[in-house]
Amino acid sequence: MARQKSIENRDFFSRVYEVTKLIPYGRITSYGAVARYLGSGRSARLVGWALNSCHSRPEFIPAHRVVNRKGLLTGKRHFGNSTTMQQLLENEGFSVEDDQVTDFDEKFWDPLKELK
DNA sequence: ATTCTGACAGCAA
DNA sequence: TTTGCTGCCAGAA
Repeated sequence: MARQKSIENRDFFSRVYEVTKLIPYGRITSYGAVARYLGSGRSARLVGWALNSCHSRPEFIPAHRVVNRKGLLTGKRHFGNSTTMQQLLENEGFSVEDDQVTDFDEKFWDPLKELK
């Protein structure tokens, strides 16, 4: 029997990557939302920690579409330059101001609702 | 094996 | 109101 039914079988890190990759272009989500989708709503830190290892992944992880609850680009410093993340977001149509996505509430993408 | 950290989130003062 | 502390889970040293 194929055990690879869904991301639930994968490791926590892989799950984060899977969900992150599922984020549509032009959309954005928060660490907490992803954490809740994974089952542990309070493990938002793990999401960030997992994305920290996304650099070790051969695939591209749109980690720039994942920001904190306030829409703040808390992880921009992990993109090499502090402006890379903002540039990527603006390139997708987001309005970033002072390291914060002003359209966060408008373009918020909740995996719980979209992927339920 | 134990301890600390970490791209968050929620609650308390 | 803002600021700070704790809790959460998993990986790395």
